Amino acid sequence: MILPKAKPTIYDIARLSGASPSTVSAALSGAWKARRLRESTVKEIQRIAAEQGYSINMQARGLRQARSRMVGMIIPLHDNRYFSTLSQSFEALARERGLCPVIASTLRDPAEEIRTVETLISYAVEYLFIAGATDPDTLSAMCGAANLPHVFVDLPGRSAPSVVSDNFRGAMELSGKILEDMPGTADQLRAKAYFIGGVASDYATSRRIDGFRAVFEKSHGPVSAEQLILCGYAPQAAAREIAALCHRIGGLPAGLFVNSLTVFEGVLGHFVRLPPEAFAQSAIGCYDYDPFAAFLQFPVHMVRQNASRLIARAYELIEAGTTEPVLVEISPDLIPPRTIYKEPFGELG
Amino acid sequence: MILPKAKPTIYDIARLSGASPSTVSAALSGAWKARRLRESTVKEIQRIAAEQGYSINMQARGLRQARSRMVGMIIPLHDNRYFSTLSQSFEALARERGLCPVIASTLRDPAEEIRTVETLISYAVEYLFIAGATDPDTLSAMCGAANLPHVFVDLPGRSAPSVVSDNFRGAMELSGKILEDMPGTADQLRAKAYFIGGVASDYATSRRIDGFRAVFEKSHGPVSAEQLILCGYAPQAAAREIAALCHRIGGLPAGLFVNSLTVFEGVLGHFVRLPPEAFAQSAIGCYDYDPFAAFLQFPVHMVRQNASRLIARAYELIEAGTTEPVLVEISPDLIPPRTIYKEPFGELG
DNA sequence: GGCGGCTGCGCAATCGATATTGCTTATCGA
DNA sequence: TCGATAAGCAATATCGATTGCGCAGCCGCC
Repeated sequence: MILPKAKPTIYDIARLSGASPSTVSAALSGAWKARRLRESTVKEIQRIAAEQGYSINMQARGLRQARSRMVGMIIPLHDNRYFSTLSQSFEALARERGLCPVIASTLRDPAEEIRTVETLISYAVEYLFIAGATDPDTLSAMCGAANLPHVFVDLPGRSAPSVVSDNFRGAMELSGKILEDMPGTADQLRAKAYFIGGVASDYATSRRIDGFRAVFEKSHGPVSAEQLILCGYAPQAAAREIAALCHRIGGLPAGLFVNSLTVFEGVLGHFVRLPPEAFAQSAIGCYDYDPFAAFLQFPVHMVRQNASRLIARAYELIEAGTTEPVLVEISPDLIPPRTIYKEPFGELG
Repeated sequence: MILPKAKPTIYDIARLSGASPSTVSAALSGAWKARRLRESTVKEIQRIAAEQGYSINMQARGLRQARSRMVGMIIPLHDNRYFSTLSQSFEALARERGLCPVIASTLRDPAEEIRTVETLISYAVEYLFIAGATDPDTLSAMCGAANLPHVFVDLPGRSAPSVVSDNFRGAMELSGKILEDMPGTADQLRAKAYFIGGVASDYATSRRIDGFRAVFEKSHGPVSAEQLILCGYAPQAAAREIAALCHRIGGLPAGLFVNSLTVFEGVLGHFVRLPPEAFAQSAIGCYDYDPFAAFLQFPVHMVRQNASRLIARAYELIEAGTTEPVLVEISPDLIPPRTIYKEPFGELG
């Protein structure tokens, strides 16, 4: 590495091989059959290119062809089991298609989301997958103006196709399991099931509440507002709220529907202070899955969303050229307590 | 969206504003002061550009400037707490610098690693962060040939700067905690501490074994090969191995050093079949952190690697232009049992 | 009133690839 | 032997931005 000489271009290879740049381009891009180049010419050019360590400049190619061969996805955050599973599937399917995946997290910040979509448009990504955006329609409008095909994942948008988890069904199934396991108790207050976490305006939360309602109204009568503890997703808030609830009703509720893993973390923050026998009087379920959460001091029913199916359907919609706001729902899977290492993404390292 | 008219370019804006393309370029790129454009001209151009929904074509800019404003990182997989935390930090620091982060996972497949590095070189990323590569030196050579500054993270390379976790120190501290908690037992076989998971040729594993040795050789005499169960990272293998061990020595060992979360998952796969009282006779520690793993049926000491410090130091090295293979070690943090929601990345959603 | 300097902007080349068109030579059938 | 085809390649324009250079107008000053 004495000479930091610039990377060779097709012009360099052309000079070295005695061919013209257009011939070199065709030889190296695979278009040489269509251009009727002699195979020996092609082989020679490829030999020289390899020798010189040539690699194509995607910026130049992209500029000329008006396509970047990149696909973008935005997610709220990387550091989350569910979203990182989405990323993993998104990436695998992008690679299958010879596209370069670009995954950006926006920390649920609307301004960051807008900036990120602008950036991805500037880089001319060919499709955009939008997972869990705070403001789908603004983003959709931006994509529309830029003529960028896009699809919503996990949280639906109003003006483009969406593929979401079947939150209603998942919540019904989870609630059903909680109901089955709920101990009978003479205590009126503790006999009910509670839903904790999320925000009412959130699409997923409201669908899940519907599922929760559908099950418990049938068995226990009307679900009161008091049973829905919509304290957001932060562990800290959840810890406070569950502590307050336990104090109010004098112990753990007979049923508890936890709306996300981060909320569950908070709930555990309170549980850690309770004696093990406290849990015997409570049936607990969590929407979302974590192998460790599946093996706590007490049994927990969990729901695992089908990330690879979500992403696969999203690709299908995009590639079919769908632009109308259809809504595809994918059923999640119920995971029995104490189930571990059934990772959705095959072998882990 | 009746006319899918192409996105406007500076030429369109030039026509509409009556200015020349170069003036438009300067006005929109921020270079207008240096080019002594009148502020009123600039404002007018910006107004028209905004009105037309102009957004810059980064492929064209990148081609001309020979820089893409993208930074690349390769990681083994997204769907992993540690690596996704690295991603999150990597991305945040990229954004701070006005760069577009591109994170690719390679599933620990050497061929995929090479293909991915080639791709990133083709897209002209400005720096490359390489985390946990199977073959650092090959990748380093490719970057060298392409004149691409790069840095290794988590797993050191021989021919470029590296920032890694201080595995030796972390393992010593974790081993120290295990030692403190180890119950005395008359049973010779079960009195020892065991190390499970990883592969001997893996850098991190071998450093951690050194740390494990340093502690236990002082207290319990020579560590035998039988105490080091290097069964890779797959949960399945770990489950088999821990079961075999427990069978061989007639119960849980007095101390257990688990080398990664995935291995821990496997270990739990066996533990799930044991009665709760079995754990009283064993002190357990796990290298790596998961909030749920921190709250199991038994106390677990955990180690959390300092992802944001790792990434921050890596950026520093790259930006200082370091190319020599220096090795920077970052101390990880010991997390006491039953510690939850202290996420390294601030507020979670 | 000529000259230097500043202001404000346009011209044209350029980055590295691709796509279109066209120009030579064989090849071939009649 | 001649025109028609086709094979094999080169020339050149182009994608959308940046950038070095240059040019006109104006001001002030000796």
